Amino acid sequence: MSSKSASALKRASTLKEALEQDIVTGQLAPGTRLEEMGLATRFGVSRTPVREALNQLASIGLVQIRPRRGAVVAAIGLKEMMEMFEVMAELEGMCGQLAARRMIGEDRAKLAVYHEQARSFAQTEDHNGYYDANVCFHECIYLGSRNTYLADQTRALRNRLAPYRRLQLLQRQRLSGSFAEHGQILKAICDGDEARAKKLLSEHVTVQSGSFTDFIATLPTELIQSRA
Amino acid sequence: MSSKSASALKRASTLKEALEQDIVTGQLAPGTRLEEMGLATRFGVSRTPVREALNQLASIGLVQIRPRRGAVVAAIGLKEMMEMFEVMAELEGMCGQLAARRMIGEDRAKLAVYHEQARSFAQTEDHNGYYDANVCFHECIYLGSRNTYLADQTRALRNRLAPYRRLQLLQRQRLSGSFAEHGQILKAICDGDEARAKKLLSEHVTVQSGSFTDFIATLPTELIQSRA
DNA sequence: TCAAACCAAATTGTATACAATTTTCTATTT
DNA sequence: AAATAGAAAATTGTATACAATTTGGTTTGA
Repeated sequence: MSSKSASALKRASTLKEALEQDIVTGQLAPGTRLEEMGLATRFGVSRTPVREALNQLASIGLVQIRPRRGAVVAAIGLKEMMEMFEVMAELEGMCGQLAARRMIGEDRAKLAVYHEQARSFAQTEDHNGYYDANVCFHECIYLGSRNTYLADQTRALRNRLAPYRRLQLLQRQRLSGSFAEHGQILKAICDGDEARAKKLLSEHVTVQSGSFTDFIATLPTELIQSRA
Repeated sequence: MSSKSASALKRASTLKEALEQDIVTGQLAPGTRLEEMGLATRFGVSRTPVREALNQLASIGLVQIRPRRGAVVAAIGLKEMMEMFEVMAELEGMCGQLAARRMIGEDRAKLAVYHEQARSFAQTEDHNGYYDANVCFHECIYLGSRNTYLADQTRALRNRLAPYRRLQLLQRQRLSGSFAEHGQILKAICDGDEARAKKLLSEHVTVQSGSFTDFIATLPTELIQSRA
């Protein structure tokens, strides 16, 4: 599945996807230096497509490029992370609201199927399995919003937060809790209850909603070590 | 102010900003072909930084790059435009909600100042002047949200829609209507009425003193084509 | 011993050269 | 005359070469 020592990767877009995968899955930890020549030889290409891939990853936000000082896997500071979660909550909520409004029977059935698949992973405490099923469940809601742009944006932000969310899921043993929330979300969407679907999905994503987020967000930038 | 025939632009980032400006202001209409060699000679650089700039613009969404088939100024299809406005409404609303919650007195005072500046432009029907003042007003709200990431995302989407919004503002009576709405928004924010600020800003973006369908109707047909 | 300055190595940014693919024009055939 | 096939031109994607800046180490001085 991975592309650690893959050799014959010709295209720059392929290279980008390979790197993106390594970053999202955490194989390339935040802060890791990405040296152009090293990546070039490792993938068997020249620096040109490497630079292109790095630029594209930088535009997504997965890589940080400081002029004349090289590229590193983007490390998200505390303040920025809270900000991103705050936006993520709103976008996920919006997806849920629109999905509750616009999903057809077929979509709802599919969502229910994904939910059932997740159940077994939750029961067996299979974190990796649940992670994938979780992705499918949310992806289904994205598509259900019938707004491709919104789906793309939400998915991009989710991917960017993925390395940290993965930690969160492992750390907190949130599987059963997450699954229960999914059940409520599924019901709200099937009931067509827009407001409830929005609220539930918002809270589902938010780390700790309310006062703590507000507190972090109002802190001056200098007080929180962001990115070096 | 423009950089139509600028000569000594050395850096790729500068080049990107120049092109972005030309696209956002409409000097480069959607659909325009962006030939690498042409831009290179026009800006007095080689193809390498041009490609880099085009990639960056593509990542923002202002340019569309089809493999082996060149780059064009992104033309947004009708469906996608509606989707983007739907998201824009949510993001602007969120900015307003957070601004109402988190702005300090100084911020509110500044917002009021920008509003007053816009008044004169609205009265004299100075469309370009009002456009700039409008940008300042909204930018002030973005910053007032105390969420840099949200501000960046909202600003990016606004810029991407800018070529189309500019046409929208040219319509008669749009100015005074927009200004009146700004007044209500200002009051809601100063009152700390989060829900109202959110709702007003959402609607301000969506309908903006008129119906969305009116806006669509005023667009030149070339701009609405769905992408090939 | 520590610090500052300078030189060397490494790395990034840009230019040019080459390869591969697309586009366009021409010529031939029906 | 229209259409299709083929070749030439143009354009994009990649590799390499060069320039400029940063980084790291070494040396010299107090």
